[in-house]
Amino acid sequence: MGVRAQQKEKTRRALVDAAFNQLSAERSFSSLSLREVAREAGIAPTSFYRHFKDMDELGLTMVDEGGLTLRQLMRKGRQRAASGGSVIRTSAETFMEVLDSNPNVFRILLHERSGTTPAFRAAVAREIRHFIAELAHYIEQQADRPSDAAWAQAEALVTLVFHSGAEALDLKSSQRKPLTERLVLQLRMVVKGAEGLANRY
Amino acid sequence: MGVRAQQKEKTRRALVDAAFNQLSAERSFSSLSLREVAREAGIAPTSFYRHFKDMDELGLTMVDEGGLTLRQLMRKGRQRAASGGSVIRTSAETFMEVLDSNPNVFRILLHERSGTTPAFRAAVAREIRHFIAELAHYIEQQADRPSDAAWAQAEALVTLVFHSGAEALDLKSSQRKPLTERLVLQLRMVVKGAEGLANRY
DNA sequence: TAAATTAGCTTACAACTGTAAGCTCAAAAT
DNA sequence: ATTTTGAGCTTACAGTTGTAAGCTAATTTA
Repeated sequence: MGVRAQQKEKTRRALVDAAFNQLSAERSFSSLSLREVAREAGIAPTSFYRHFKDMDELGLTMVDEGGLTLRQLMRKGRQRAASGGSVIRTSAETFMEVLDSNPNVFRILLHERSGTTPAFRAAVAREIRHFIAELAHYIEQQADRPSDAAWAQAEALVTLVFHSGAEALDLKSSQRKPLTERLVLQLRMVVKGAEGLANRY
Repeated sequence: MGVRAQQKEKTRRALVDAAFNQLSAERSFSSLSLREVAREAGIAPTSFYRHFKDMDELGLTMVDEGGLTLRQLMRKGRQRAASGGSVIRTSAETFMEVLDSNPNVFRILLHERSGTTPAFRAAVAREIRHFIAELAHYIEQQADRPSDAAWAQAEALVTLVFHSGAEALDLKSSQRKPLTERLVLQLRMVVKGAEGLANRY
């Protein structure tokens, strides 16, 4: 890669990072202006267009990148569970740790899931579907369940995890223990109930 | 009430209604400007301040009003269930009907739940807590469950219902049947699982 | 070596925002 | 009958936004 392409890539990253860094509980992606992001990245507003067609394109890049990051981290967590310990508990705790270290990655997914841009909602939905698919696959194999039931179960589990994640974002990490316990209990309900329904019919 | 107070109330309603009407899948409350709302309500921008301190105050009014409306509709639905039929199925179907007739009432709750204004998030959380409390109370009585387990269960149920509601918003009402069926299945998992966990210990 | 490409810049503009100041005039209070 | 109140208006201003036009200078290509 030439000197020029290298510098361009560096600036592009600066833009993505600038946008991620400006996210917070009080600041969503859609509330960021092109000029703010450019300012934070240290370039002129109009130079932004050398990298992205518009803010939407930047945002979609972030959603994709965020979804990938999150899945990688969760996969690492599942490896930890494989080497001993409850899958449910380990997964719940892993997720909370991810929140702690990458809050803004989760924030953009959470917020844009119910955002106003159809393209964003679709992108987030796709990322979440990846989550569900991985989990549904695991359930199908592990519990030998028909695939539609496995999907419904996986979706319920992911929904509950995301919801607790959203609540956890508003708390200091020291306050998250009871929330995690309640989440574990809710996940157990779903798993136990899915077993019950599968065995009865 | 005097003529004057009557007219004022009328304009206030016009503002609230204007704001509700401007909501859509592509337009969240926080993306509305004061001037837009005033325009739609047929008053001058500066006259807005005769009724609300700022847009946040209008938004909080809408959240309160929306939460109330939603709970009233759901209560009506529960009465229908009392006179025969599965509670789970009837509740799920009622919720979908509410979505159909009052999409924007649900939209503001859904969107501001993960929005950027702390006051909004708190207000929505409070409304949802009302939902959960009503349901937890029902479960405690009906199934004689300890109150913390009943709460966790109720929260899980409400979480799943809201999530399906969010997905349903993006669909035409004719496309919502399978989604409702999946929701019913997920709710059954939770109920069944909660039973299982309660009986085992 | 000469020409072409391009990342980033400066300047500029029209559109929109929230809101301050102050007027009008009908209803309410005295 | 007179005064006070207040909902709604017009005008005005400063700030921010996205983005168009065109320049510069350094890398890349021919």
